[in-house]
Amino acid sequence: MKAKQGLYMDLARDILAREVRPLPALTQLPPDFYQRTAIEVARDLLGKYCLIQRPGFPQTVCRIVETEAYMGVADKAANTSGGRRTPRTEILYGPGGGVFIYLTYGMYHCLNIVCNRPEIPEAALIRAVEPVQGLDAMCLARFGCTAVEIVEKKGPKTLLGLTNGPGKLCQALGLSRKDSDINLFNSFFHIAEEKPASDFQMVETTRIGVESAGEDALLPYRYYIAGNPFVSRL
DNA sequence: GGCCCGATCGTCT
DNA sequence: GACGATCGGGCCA
Repeated sequence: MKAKQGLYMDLARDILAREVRPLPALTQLPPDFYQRTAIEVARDLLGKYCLIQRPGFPQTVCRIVETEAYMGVADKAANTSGGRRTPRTEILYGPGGGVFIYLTYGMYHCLNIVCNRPEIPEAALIRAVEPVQGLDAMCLARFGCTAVEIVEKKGPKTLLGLTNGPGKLCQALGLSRKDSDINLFNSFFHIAEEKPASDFQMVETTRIGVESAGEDALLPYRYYIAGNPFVSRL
């Protein structure tokens, strides 16, 4: 028990220390990165960086550590299953690089990147990220206090809960369905890669929370960085 | 206009 | 591990 608390404290210290480390050199991903199947995009988004630059606010940066693929019309777990098409899901039918954010369970939001070509409504769900820069801004949005304060009040493990789930990361990044319909090339939200890319092992497994999709719940469309502490579930 | 349900999370046991 | 919160959207009448 005590050893575990120590591990969490070490992790918390590492997360806090990121603030003072320089950012790696980042290059924005081009549109054609997203003009591929959601499976390819979801896998390749692991290790990439989300950058949020709202006018008048400091930049927030985090690294993607867990994703899922939603394969459009044929996928019973997808919002567009069976070709469903409504004003809400219209952006999914647009070109790759769009941003689709929807309200789930009446309380939380899920961030999706539109994939593939127009009329093929595939998407990559971003399920977990790790904070890289702007930690206090994220903590303020999610917990209402600074990182140091939340560690003091609730313990170091709470800091892992900052962005280790789809609803949590939207809250930390201040994203909601009001931001749906933007795209990655003309808005405050970008995704970039680090060169040279960092090395990691990928785990491929079944998606979360899609039991009602029957057989499609068994598809191996969830991907995460092995051993990363911000992955939502093992 | 009404009804049902969810790509989740936090709290409690 | 179990459960309740909470509400917009999709679908049917």
